[in-house]
Amino acid sequence: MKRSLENIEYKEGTELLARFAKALGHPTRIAILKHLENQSCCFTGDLVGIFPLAQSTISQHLKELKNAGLIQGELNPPKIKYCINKENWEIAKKLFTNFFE
Amino acid sequence: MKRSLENIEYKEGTELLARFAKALGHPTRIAILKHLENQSCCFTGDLVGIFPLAQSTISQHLKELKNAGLIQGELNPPKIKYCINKENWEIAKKLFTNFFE
DNA sequence: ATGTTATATCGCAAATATACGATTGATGTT
DNA sequence: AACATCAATCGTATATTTGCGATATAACAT
Repeated sequence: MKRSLENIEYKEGTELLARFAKALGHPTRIAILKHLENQSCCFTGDLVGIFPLAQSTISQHLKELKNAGLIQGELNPPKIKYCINKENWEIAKKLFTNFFE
Repeated sequence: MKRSLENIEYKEGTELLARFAKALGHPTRIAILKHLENQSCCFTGDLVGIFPLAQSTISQHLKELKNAGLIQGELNPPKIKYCINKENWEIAKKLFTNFFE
């Protein structure tokens, strides 16, 4: 992405909302989050079984959701249990709710 | 984006939500929409004045918002007046609200 | 120590996204 | 008709995303 001479400054809420939205901007990631909302938690392996995607691809989607702060991983050896990050989930919820008024 | 042999089928709401989210996944587009919410409507030129981005870049962002159905353009020669697409805005609002419970 | 299991990361290819300047197109004015 | 104005599109460069298979890592079991 080519950028202007310097990065544009947006309000903090704008940047944050865009970051959350970007993480939600792929149907697989929406589906993963919906699954997590139902199940409350799940393992990477569960998702690999659900979606016709390679394990590495699922792992990458989980990484992005984690980077955006929407989920968090708990060690549960030898598996890793992923759950919604409730704190940030609330923040995202508020930002979107506010945005749509 | 390389794809599996065939495209994955998601529920309609999932695809739609992802499409809206993707459109919201850039701070400039969030800022444009916020501006439209305040002003109710505006011209491309107004935005070119507000953001330190080329006219063509703004136009491209508007195109994406239009493709996602979030805004619509009215002819108002020689300008084009952009407004929120209220019908789809409501749909997006409901999808996001539902998603976050 | 070796093996098993579950997940993450690497390296690659292809597709998309972001940005720009230049050009085109559409409309109204002289 | 010629010109001015505004916005869209084209062509291009670069960055990021998406996907895969292969490999690495981490933890437990044998």
